[in-house]
Amino acid sequence: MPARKPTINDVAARAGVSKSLVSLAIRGSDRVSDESRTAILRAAEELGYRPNAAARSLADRRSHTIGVLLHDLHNPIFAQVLDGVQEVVREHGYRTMLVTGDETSDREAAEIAALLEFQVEGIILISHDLDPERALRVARECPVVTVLRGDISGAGIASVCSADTEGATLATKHLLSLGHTRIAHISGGVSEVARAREVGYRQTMAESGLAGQEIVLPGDFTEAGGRRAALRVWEEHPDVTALFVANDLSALGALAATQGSGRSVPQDVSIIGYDGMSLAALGSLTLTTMVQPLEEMGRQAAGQLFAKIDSPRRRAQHVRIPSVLHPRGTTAPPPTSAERQ
Amino acid sequence: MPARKPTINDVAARAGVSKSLVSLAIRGSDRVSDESRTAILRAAEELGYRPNAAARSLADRRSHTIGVLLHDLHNPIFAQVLDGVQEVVREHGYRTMLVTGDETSDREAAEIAALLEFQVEGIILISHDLDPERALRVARECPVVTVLRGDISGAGIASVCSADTEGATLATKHLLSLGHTRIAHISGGVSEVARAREVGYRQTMAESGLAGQEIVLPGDFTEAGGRRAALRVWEEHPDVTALFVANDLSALGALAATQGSGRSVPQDVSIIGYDGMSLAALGSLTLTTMVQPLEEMGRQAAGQLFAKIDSPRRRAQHVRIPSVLHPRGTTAPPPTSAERQ
DNA sequence: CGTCCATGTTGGAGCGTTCCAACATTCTTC
DNA sequence: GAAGAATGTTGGAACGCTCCAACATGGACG
Repeated sequence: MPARKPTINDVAARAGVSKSLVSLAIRGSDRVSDESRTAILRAAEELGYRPNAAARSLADRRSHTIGVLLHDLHNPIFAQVLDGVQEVVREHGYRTMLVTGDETSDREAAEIAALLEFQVEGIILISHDLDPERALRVARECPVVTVLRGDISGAGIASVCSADTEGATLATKHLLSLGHTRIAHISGGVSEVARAREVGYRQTMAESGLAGQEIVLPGDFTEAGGRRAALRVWEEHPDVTALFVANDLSALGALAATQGSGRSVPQDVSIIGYDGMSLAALGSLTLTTMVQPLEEMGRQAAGQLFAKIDSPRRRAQHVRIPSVLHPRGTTAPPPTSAERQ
Repeated sequence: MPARKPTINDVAARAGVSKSLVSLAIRGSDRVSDESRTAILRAAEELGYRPNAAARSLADRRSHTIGVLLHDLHNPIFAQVLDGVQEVVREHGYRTMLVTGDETSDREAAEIAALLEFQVEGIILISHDLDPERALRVARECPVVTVLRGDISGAGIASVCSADTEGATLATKHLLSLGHTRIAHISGGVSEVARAREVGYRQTMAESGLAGQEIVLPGDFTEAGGRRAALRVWEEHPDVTALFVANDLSALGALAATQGSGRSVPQDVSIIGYDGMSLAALGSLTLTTMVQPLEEMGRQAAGQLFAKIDSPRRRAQHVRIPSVLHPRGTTAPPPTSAERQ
């Protein structure tokens, strides 16, 4: 007794009808008589029949699947975006195929290639590390929308991201308005998002009469990177009173390192992050940060994608969503010189 | 000019060979002459050919894919397990198909059904919420391994999980050894894992002469749940000096609520969690917790799965891995009665 | 009472691959 | 120099499904 999986033909034979009718019944067509339908569904149930998705998408030439690349599963903000994406994708009767590109750009390219081989009908990149050329090649094969990375402009790639420069400006101004002047920035590296946030910081410092006093330490958007960069700040610039960190995950690292160096937050040092990572709102010190509406961004991205799928000639849109300052427990006025003693 | 995707036949025509030879060349067979290979690969490149995974897995009757269900993307510990899983899956030349079952058991069942329709060759459940009956039905269709949930025993479902009762015992003993006696437990609900951790707590209390003094508040493994439960503790049992929380995510919630109630940690209240979530090691107060080797557990689970795939008659193994106490910043001796005043 | 229509139902072609048996061609070996 | 082995190459049959044109059947209608 071979344990071969039952096919549509087995169901047809058992129900005493043709495979075509089984196909219709399984998919819930209304042009099947009640009698046949019952017989077919019972036969399918008894045999433990399960449609073969590969055969189906081959015959159908549609996979009903959207590919989603998550840049890094360890940063929980991507999960928040994904929630929004999934919601819309399901509404449209599609399913998602998830893939992670942890770390390397080559790995991401390979995972995207896999998605394309699966004939996904669209791809959402929840952040990514692809060079524009590769991304554009992908976009020629199927609709692509990026979230949280909007740098590949001009081409057929839509994007939904935050107004990073403006957000960084607000963050810096928040620190300035509290009275800080010795403000350092821990950057996120050289990606477009990181650059935009850095620019917001630099511009605001310059416009506030602090030109030449910018301090930028390279980071990489990870907690460990934030920790390292903060340690360097306290070594090289011990008189800094405020840190604007490029993202929340790094800010948590910087927070730990700062407290580890004997400074207390926010009495001695203020720290502000960027992202709106829900876990950072938690804990003893809730991180002051620039909050992005992550789920909503996911929903919009998926919406864009389906719009593109429905009318392929449509122009790619680039949506920028403002981030909102959420002052929480890690920012306060700087210590007075008396206190600093 | 229809934008139909090029197939193996198009490549064959362009390279002037048969489709069979293209098939061989694409898959890197060594029985293709260098001359043919070069011509074929060039033709493929020029046409932008991409093998169709659906057709491939249909013809091959193998998908080379392992399905992975992530119970909840928001708890970062699952990402840590996934890292281990991916590592081994890739070593075996397979790919993973990720799926999340956020919240409901029905959704999980639906996602698993989708995996089976894709003909995945095995399934790894990184935690799950299935009732045993459903899980067993799945296991009859393809090899299944569960991680962080080992309750479906007896059947063909292998598991890799932590020794929860023993770990909970160690956690409770840690608090006892610091001098605490008024110790409350915030549970994780009624799942097997939650039960096992609760049992460890109850047994240890009883064995330490504190029978009848157990305090258990229901939680649900989420941060919000931990927060709510902690609030109830401080309302109903203000003289408690230590909390053993069923998992780290909830412990972070409980920590926030505790500090919000005006108590300081660990001076007034000690808190210990369970899991080894890397983010909880971060921040101002690093959470004392029972650490599980999450990546290693992922690797072992994938290893078990491939063992089962290679020899289907093999008995399902149930691996229990001990958790290790990591005393960090949230536990300390209880305040003396003088201090409490 | 023949015609038309609506309602169910069917077999065959096709989706893009892989596998297999069979076939050329060239290289060894005695 | 014939037999056999090694090396490349090929067309056709699957894989399990969906689509389509065509076909029964049984009323409704003039």
